Amino acid sequence: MTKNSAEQIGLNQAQLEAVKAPLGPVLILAGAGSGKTRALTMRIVYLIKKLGLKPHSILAVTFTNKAAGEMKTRIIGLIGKSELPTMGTFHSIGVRILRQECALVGLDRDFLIYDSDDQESLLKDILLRLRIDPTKFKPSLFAHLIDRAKNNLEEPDDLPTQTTFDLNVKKVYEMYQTELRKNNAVDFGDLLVLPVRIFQEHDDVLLKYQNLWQYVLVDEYQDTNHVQYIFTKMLVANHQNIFVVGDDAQAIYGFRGANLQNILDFEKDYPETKIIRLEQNYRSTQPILSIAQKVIELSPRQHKKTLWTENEKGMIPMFYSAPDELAEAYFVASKIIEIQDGKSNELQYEIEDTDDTILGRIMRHPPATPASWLAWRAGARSKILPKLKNRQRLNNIAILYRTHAQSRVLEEVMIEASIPYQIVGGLKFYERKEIKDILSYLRLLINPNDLVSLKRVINVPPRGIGPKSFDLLKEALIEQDEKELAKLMDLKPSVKHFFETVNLIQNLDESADLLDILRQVLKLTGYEAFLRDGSEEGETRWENIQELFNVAGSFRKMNWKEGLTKFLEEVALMTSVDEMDLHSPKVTLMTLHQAKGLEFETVFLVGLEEGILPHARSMMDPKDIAEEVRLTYVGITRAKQQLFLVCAQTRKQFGSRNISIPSRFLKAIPEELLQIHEDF
DNA sequence: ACTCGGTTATTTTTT
DNA sequence: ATAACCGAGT
Ligand SMILES: Nc1ncnc2c1ncn2[C@@H]1O[C@H](COP(=O)(O)OP(=O)(O)OP(=O)(O)O)[C@@H](O)[C@H]1O
Repeated sequence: MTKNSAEQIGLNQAQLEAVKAPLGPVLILAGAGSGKTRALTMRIVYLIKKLGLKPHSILAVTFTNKAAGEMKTRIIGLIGKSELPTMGTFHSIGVRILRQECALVGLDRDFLIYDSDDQESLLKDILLRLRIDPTKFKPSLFAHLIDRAKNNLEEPDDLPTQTTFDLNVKKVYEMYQTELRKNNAVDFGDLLVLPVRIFQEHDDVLLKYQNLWQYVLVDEYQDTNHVQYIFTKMLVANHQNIFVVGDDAQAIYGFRGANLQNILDFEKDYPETKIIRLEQNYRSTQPILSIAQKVIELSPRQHKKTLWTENEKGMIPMFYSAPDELAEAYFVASKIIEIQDGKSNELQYEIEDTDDTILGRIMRHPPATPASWLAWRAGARSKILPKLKNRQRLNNIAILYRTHAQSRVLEEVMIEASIPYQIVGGLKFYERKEIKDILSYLRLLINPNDLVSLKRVINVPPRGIGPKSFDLLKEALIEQDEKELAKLMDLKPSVKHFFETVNLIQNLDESADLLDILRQVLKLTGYEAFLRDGSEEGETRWENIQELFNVAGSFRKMNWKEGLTKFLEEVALMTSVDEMDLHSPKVTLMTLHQAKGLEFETVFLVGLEEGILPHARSMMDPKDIAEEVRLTYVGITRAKQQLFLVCAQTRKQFGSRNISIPSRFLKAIPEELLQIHEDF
């Protein structure tokens, strides 16, 4: 096969060694852009074509669903097979197992998946019931602690009981689990924990999956957490056919329990391991790699890795220190325009003396104080930023930042400069209010007693059912008190009507498809009329709902109940990167975390300031700082050809302007590796 | 139960 | 600066 498929997609000697390794444990530990993912993909092809493994006996775990999708496409291109290996994120594989084995953990087959909003809504209720003040101890804090426990495979009983707070956390965790089960729902953590529990308690089930998946591959192994580690370990315990790739310098998910030790101790877990190191980088130019190297040296205890490239020459990465965050955004926009349209006339913001517009007059008389001068300059400049003309291949450009909040100014300036863009994450499509409302209605069709969904929409549109009535209703439902329920419905006919509507849609004919159901929900619940009140905002929201029809369309063929479960599942597991549009010509704005595994011709890394990168909340612990260093390393190594590092000297935060100090990470870069862009 | 005005927290990073 | 939240008045 190497003569055919491996040469269609080139592999170097070291990669080939990994691809053609005998069965048994293999670890590729190598730096950014060295072709780890490519090697993993080709390994799958080799297993199928050369070793004759059945595709379905292979399990490949990727970091996002999108990555799985791309890998599938590539494999189809090479082996042209209709049958493919099982591929997906740990979470999506978890659901698959759980749908199959749900009875073993007391779940119905059509269990719902709660997202963080649902989680917090449930937790808030529990906190109120325990008389814990949710303003002092936020639900999100408990969500985080419970999530952390799950990632470490800890049950409530495994948690500490030292302080009152410890005891509270334990109690909340216990009640939370009870409530989830009562609602026939699971959270993200459960998707990982429950399969492991099933494996631990049912040898026969474990054996079934061990036999099903004869070969297991994991990409981005450095960011696996404890449950994921145990899950993988149990699966391959018999055959030890495990192939993992990763880079300890790119471990950036410590905050959600990822444990770097998993990859570092791999050889201890599997003594027979064949370790492969890849040293040639195929992505970036040498000037970019040199900078990346200098930065990663700030993180102690990284594996030393050689990384070289044949692309000796290339643009020297550019550094610009902007007076403020607006100027930072203008710099990015003007560079994008320069890349796309070529260098335009210099000094565009020189206004002629004869210009007697208001702007012209202001421009000739800058304010006296430095602070307002900055504002003046930024304001003036905004009026003269040229508009982008050539939109081709804009998807080769990315703007990367530490926090979503930074995207705001950048977005405004992109709009001003007519630069098409997409923001990944932030406000995810499926997190928009109107979308979540409709999804809640849809979830009620599967489980009309799902209290979290019920609470969300029972009064949207307004039906005169406030918190008081809802509490009564909730009690009646929990206690299954038919009498109380009937009484309530008599008192509030709108409650009765609500459930009748849900029931009516639920009992729609088998022949109805998901789109019919969606239409009926919008009509019969009055949501459509409520939304389309003639306001412009209402229409925008309505358009979003139309978009929901598009997604739901792909589940039209099945009977609607099955399609609905699948649809809700896909939506719940969708990551923000999955929503990204890779092909249309738009500049991509996203966080450094989301950029993992991706690559772009041109990368702008913005906000290189103390407090942002490294983030203020990561500055206490050296371990956290090291993770920030790796985050920076990930950002830099996304760039193939051009890299811009940008910081601002002042930045508006919470409405007031603060002085920003250039990031300590910049100091690690020798001046000769950068070209400094002087201010205009 | 709703609506308005004042108060408050918000900015890590994600499945 | 802005959105989410809370309490008082309707
Ligand atoms: N042998 C090769 N010859 C030419 N190009 C290659 C080779 N191997 C990989 N590449 C290219 O190099 C780039 C990086 O590859 P890949 O994404 O597999 O690296 P990676 O090690 O997984 O990177 P990261 O650690 O950043 O996720 C891709 O554009 C890929 O197509």
